[in-house]
Amino acid sequence: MQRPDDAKRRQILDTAARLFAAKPFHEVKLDDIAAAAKLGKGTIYIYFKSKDDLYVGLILDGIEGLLAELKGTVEGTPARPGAWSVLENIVGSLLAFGRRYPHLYSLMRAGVDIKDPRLNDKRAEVASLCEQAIRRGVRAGEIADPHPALTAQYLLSFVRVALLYAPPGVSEASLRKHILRVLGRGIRGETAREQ
Amino acid sequence: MQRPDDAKRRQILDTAARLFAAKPFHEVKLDDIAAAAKLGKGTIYIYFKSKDDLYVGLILDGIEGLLAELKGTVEGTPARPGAWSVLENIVGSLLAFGRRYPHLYSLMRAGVDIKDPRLNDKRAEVASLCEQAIRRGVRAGEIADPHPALTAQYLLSFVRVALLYAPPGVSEASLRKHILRVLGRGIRGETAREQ
Amino acid sequence: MQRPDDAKRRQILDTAARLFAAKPFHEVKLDDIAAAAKLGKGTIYIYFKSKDDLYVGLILDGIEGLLAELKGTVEGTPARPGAWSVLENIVGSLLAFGRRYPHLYSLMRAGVDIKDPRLNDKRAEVASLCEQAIRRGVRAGEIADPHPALTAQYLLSFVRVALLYAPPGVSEASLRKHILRVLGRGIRGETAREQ
Amino acid sequence: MQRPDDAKRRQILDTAARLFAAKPFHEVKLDDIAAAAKLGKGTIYIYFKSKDDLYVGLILDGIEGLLAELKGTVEGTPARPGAWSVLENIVGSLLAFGRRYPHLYSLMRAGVDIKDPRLNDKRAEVASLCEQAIRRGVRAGEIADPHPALTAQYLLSFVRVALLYAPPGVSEASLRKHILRVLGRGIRGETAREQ
DNA sequence: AATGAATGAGTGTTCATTCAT
DNA sequence: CATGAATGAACACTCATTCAT
Repeated sequence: MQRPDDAKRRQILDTAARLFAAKPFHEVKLDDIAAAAKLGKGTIYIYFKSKDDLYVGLILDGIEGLLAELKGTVEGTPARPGAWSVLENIVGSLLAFGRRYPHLYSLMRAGVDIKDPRLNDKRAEVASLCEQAIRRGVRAGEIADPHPALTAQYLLSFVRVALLYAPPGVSEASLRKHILRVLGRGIRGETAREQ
Repeated sequence: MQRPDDAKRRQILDTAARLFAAKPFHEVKLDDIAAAAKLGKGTIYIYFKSKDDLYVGLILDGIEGLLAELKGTVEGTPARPGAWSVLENIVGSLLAFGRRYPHLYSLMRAGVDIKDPRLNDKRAEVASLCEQAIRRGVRAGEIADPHPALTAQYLLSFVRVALLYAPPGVSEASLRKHILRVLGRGIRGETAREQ
Repeated sequence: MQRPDDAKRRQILDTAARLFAAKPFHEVKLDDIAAAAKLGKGTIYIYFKSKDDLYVGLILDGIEGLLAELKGTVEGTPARPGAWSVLENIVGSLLAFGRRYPHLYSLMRAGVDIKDPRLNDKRAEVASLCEQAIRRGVRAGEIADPHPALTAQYLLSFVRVALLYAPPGVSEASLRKHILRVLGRGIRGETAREQ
Repeated sequence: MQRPDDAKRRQILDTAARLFAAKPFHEVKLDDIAAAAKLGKGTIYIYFKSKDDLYVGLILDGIEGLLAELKGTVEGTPARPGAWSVLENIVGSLLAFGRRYPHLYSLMRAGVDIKDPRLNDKRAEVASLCEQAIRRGVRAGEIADPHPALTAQYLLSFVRVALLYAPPGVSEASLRKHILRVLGRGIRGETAREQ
């Protein structure tokens, strides 16, 4: 609880996140949000310029949180064990974040709906962070990848796919292992031994 | 002005595909489609029950085309060279299809929007086809993958991401090579040699 | 079966009568009529200028039939027994007609919907016929009524009400008796003895 | 622009009554009502769920008003002068109400259109009130009527017809007299004396 | 004459946004 | 600041009518 201002803003943001996660943008009415947040409809317009703005704010908020976590992960990983372990931690963070805020993670994918430049910037920042990690490995001779930018996007999308399509029971650790495995050595080769 | 179905249905479908690719569903007005197709608005309602139905029909049509192409690819691949070459051809087909009908390919991704069961069924069929190809490789000892279903989804998203994020100049062949490379042996390991 | 022309016209009229009796004007679609009549929609426009025209033609047809029957009744009633027996026969004819073509009778009431002058003319003719019968009785000293025109309308509406509200089992003869009783001597007075 | 319901609802209802009286349901556009009521079109949807609902509400309102008036009349009539004077007062009330709200009175007639159960219930209530009055007279030996329910409907239609077909100049009192005369002693018999 | 595919004006309804209180 | 009643532009869908075949 911060200034009443900020508390109310959070309240709106949280409610909206919940609703936008359940239904697509155009099926969530402002009346719904106001009612669910137990606020007057007009109040929302005090904190957000428009429905679009609320939506963008929501995702921006999410990405910023993810970005902060991700930066922490990257910086917190000792340089020694090599670039690969950074990627391992990134995938772990992405998965953890996606599990914690499932709607946010799926909401922040490049959608066709809202095209706010701020969104694209932040999304690019996340992708760039992954890309840098890959490039570091390439420079260290630890990773071989002719298109790190593209691979960074693969990575992000793997996480999304894993969150979306993994059977309910599968553990986060298991998903992480699978993504890193495919990303790390591909699926071609000797018979599977693990898992 | 005579026999129904045939050409007119295609005309509507094609026009709608073009418009839905450019703008999200709710920004495409039926008047737009009718005008672009040079047809009366009512005519569309002869061929489709509703705007939603048109949209679903559109994607369904796309997936069915892809499915047919994919089946042809799989069946047309000689068993000899092994399972991997089937996957190679699948990726090639997906990419070719995605390049030819970019809107269709992106439209058919699992979205939150349309909840027509036929869509999910068809999508599942495509994924299943990929999954089977992977499983065949696993049985042959040629491929090692503990989660073929998940990997099949990665495969699909590989192509989507490649289409979406590849710099404009990159050739289809080059994308195919990159995808297959990552899928095949991952990015960890010796220094890149090609491209 | 007359000329093929006329047969088809009848076919349309009969089908329309059936449908318009079941639903109000605006809920009966021309497609329905065409389908029910097993004719092309365009064919209806060969025989009728518009939907309104069909509707008016329908009711006009009905009223004309009723009018013919009514005239026959009036002329067929010997002058001797007096004016009251003419009224008795008129009510009998109206009830019989209403029972035979229930939709037509209710359709021909002064509705708010279509205001074709031909309709009003015919309706006025029917009312006038009743009015004349009353006036004849007044002249003969057999009937006492300061407003024969109004009473004629009461009579017509009594028949409509009787058709609409009588419990299903009640016989036509019984309805006729009741209407004539109320109209003839009112309901004030000694205890009822009959029926 | 503040508290809802009250005045605004009435304002809409009154405007709608006026318009629906002038044209049939399907020729009255919601835009017309909104414009005539000097309200935004959306405002109407705050107070009524749909155009149909407004229409039904309108008639329901009317019938309820009539019902209240009628009950007052019946209860306010001293038992002494007998049942007939109750009927006299009922006819007077119906005529007065019909004259004051001509559209309402004609709107509430049993039509084929609206099939809201509430409407039929209320209509039945009005009819039942008349029927009871007749039955009371029958029990008192003051009235002779084998079908009070049907006669009650005649009563209602008397008033409707009188309102619809009476020449413009005729006074309410004169209509009342005529109706009661016909209802009371019928038109058969001695020469007219009055009017 | 007969048909039914094509048409598009017309309309009920929704919902983001505003603003008087 | 907070509210929620008021607003009206926007839009999907219908259906009487036309007209090419």
